[in-house]
Amino acid sequence: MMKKLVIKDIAEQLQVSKSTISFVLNGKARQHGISIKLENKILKYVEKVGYQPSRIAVGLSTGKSKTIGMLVEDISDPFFSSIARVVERSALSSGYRVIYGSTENDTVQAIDLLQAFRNHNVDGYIIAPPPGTENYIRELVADGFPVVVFDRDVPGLDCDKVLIDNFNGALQAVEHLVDRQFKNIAMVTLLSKQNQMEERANGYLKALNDSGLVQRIKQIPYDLEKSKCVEQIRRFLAGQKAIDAVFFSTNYLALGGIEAIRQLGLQVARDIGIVVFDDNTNFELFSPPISAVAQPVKQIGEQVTEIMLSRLQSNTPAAFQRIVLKTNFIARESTLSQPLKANVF
Amino acid sequence: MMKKLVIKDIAEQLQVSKSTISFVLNGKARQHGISIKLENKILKYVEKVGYQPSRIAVGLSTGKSKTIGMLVEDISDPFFSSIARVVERSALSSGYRVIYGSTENDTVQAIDLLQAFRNHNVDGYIIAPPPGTENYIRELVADGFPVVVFDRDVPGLDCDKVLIDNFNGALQAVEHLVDRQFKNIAMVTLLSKQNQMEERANGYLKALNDSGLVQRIKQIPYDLEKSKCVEQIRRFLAGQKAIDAVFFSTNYLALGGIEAIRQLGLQVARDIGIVVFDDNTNFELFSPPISAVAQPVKQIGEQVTEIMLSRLQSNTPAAFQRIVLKTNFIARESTLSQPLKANVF
DNA sequence: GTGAAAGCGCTAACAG
DNA sequence: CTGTTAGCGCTTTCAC
Repeated sequence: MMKKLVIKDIAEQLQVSKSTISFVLNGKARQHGISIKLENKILKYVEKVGYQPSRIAVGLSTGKSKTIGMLVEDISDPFFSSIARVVERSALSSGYRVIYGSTENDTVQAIDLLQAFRNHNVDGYIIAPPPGTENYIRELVADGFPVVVFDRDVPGLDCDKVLIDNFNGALQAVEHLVDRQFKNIAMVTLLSKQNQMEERANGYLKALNDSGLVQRIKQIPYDLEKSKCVEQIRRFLAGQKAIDAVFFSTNYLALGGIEAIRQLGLQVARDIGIVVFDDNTNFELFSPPISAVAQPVKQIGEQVTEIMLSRLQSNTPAAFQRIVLKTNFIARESTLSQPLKANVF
Repeated sequence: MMKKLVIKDIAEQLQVSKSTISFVLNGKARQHGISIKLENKILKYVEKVGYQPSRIAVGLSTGKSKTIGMLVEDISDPFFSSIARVVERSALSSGYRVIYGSTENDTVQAIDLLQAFRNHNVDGYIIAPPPGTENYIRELVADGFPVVVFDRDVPGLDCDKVLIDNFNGALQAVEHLVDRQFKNIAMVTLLSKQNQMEERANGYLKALNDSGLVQRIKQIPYDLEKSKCVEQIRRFLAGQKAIDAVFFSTNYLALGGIEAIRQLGLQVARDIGIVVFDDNTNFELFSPPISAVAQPVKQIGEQVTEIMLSRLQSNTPAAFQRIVLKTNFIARESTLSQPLKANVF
């Protein structure tokens, strides 16, 4: 077990004091009038022996951990993991690490994680906020931490936000169904008060209102296991034979819905049109390819990190930003209204 | 800005010393003969004011950070993010956090991350090792850190390992193609010396050898952008008209391959059979559904964490484990050998 | 039974 | 220009 080098070792080897090393390493040689010669000597030696300061000691001493805490709903969800990836990469290039936590949309878990982050002295928080976390987040903001909320808005919470235009994304998707001559358009969504789901529902309602069609919304509880979810959708569709198209508010629900449609012996597109909010699952390779509302994952990640890093690096408290990114609707074959020709790729 | 409570505050409020608090909080009240009464009083007060020790200070003082560093190839890859999720969950229940890093299979990035982990004083390492990291990992092991390698073996590296049976997984998949009467079976894989890819290739070669068929392997460079990758596969297929089936060694390659097949105006199953190693992408919903070798993601995650936690919690250095998990072959319609009927779900 | 004090590895006043 | 020193918040030895 090779003993890890510490600053004291370096100081002894080089016959200088710890602080001199520290100054040099933190680029403060100049303001402390350390000779270029000594500086180079130190730099060279440190490089040679591969010394790296213990982040944990630096953290204790400075109060800064150079890490960002990121709270997502589920890191195994492609939507979140893609964003996480973008954040990780850009943060790293500014010397920040990211620690993640999956909330499963649960208040208690989320708050536990946020407390854990806090005990780890994270410098900033990137949060897809589960319900019930408003107050804790507000505290974080009040205590002066940079907080960037994304994916879902929390009305009344004052901090930086990177959101997408759920209302118009949904509106556009449902209008597309209307354009394609579907007459009985249902929506399958989560049983949730979360802002982004409500906005998607509002978009749906608006589109149907505008065209005078009947509205039917089926809400599925959040933590239902997959098979139950499929069953609920199947029952819903079976009970409402008139439905000729469905707007799914999430990717996950759509996967369950497609399964349900299969179980009913129906075929997507030929028997029922479908369109999905969120395009992260190879929908273009499905049979038929599924029309979807694509969220700008990369942009979300970049914006989030950009705001976070700028807060972290400047201490001038700029006004909070609220960025709303546009979605991108992609029409594919799942929303053709007439019987579809054999479509095997 | 509400000042965070520290142990000193508690001590002052309660008129006892810091160490007493510390003992109680760490369940060492008994061995230090602290009265139950005092203990309860402290516990109650701590609970009431919501005091939580600074992990970073605890870390500095104990040398333990209660965090595990996890190195994956790409956290946005469903295979890795699913495993990460499992690890996160089980680690958390034992009080460990996980910090991730994506290596992009790059030696330098991987080592940088590992060093960063080390500076963060992580207590253990879970690693999907990129090429060229053997020595660094070996150092970690030599320095007494628990290290669990997964997904790919590094022959000659002595540490805990959780692997899957790539050879037999591939063998089975290709034998399936042979059974289905395909005669010109190609393999598309990564240009890589990594053990798991070689094993998959060996499985392919064995299956073809056993049945006396001609072997053709196309290797694609790792970091090619998607469109180039598609192009290379397209050219390969176009140049070898006789090919009637393809075994893709990764999920990602298969997605490119399906695109390439489309571009050539061919149809999967009808014109060309395909089977894929790794089943993480809703292949059952594709058109036609794609036959695949499923990796036991959940088991991998659980095994990895179990080994890690047992190392972390016991100091008796048990012998290294090498666990090899079986894959699960799923035959779907992409490997029917005769022309397929119209298949729209 | 309890508390003072040293120390984990680093930073940053401050003194010289 | 450089070094001494006092913390950061906690753990743990050892003396009372």
